[in-house]
Amino acid sequence: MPELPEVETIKNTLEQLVLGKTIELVQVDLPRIIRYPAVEDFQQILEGKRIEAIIRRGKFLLFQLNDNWTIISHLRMEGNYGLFKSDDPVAKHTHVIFYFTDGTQLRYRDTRQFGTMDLVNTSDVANHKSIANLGIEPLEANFTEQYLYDQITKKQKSIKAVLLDQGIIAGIGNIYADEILFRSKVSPMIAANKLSIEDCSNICKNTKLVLKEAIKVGGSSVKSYVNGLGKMGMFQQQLLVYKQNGKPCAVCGSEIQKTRTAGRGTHYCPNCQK
DNA sequence: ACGATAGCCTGATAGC
DNA sequence: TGCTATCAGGCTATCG
Repeated sequence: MPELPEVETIKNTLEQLVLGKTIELVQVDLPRIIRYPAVEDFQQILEGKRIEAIIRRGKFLLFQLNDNWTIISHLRMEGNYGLFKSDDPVAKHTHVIFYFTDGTQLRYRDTRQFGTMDLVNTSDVANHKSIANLGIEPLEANFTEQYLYDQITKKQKSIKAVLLDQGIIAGIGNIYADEILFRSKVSPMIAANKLSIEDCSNICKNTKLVLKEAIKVGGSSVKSYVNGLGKMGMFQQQLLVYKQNGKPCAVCGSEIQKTRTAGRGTHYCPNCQK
């Protein structure tokens, strides 16, 4: 499930693979992936366009092309990109293929078919609904304990729901939310407005720490995730609570519990996280 | 206005 | 063994 560290890793690998390449043709086998514009327009506009930059914003991947065009791509749960040669066998669940003029192909695979692509003018990206509503980047300097504290004072919902809210912080998903809260010794179920500024300080610090460390090792491969080069991440080895239910807590030895919070499977140590 | 929840979808796994 | 039910989760739409 690509979250910020996984999308960042995919961005970094794709930069090496497709920057500067020119699209000759786009094949779309599952039209629902292309949200906007109509598939035929999507294909026609992209013909002859060159990939000039790849940017990550939250969990979104932005392919910046010449002529003021940008593909806004969201991988959702299992979306993935890989560069292939023309005679490489096409993997199951490949839905979109970008054929480049040099004979290579960027293939988009997505088992669950939840991913989306929008083709919009680059100058309109910041105002695009899905991008405009995003909160701040957790690794930027403006994500501070004070920012978090200001946000949570107004919120009745759980701190876990706050961390998952892309309109507050962009990029955290279910895995890293659980890991951040464990390391911060904060219960995922606690109402956000009950937290102190010290709690916010811990959460802020651990958010940056966990995300940076995960990026360093190429993300977490819990299910299907691989980077643009087909390589798995390694952070799943450092997960202390996610999918660790039934196992002893690394800090106190109590049994890690699993429950449901904010509509998500939530893993925590009942002894360490109050 | 806000928070909670269903639905989208396939594959892995649990349960009978 | 083989079938069915459940779960996984990011986001949007819809409900209360």
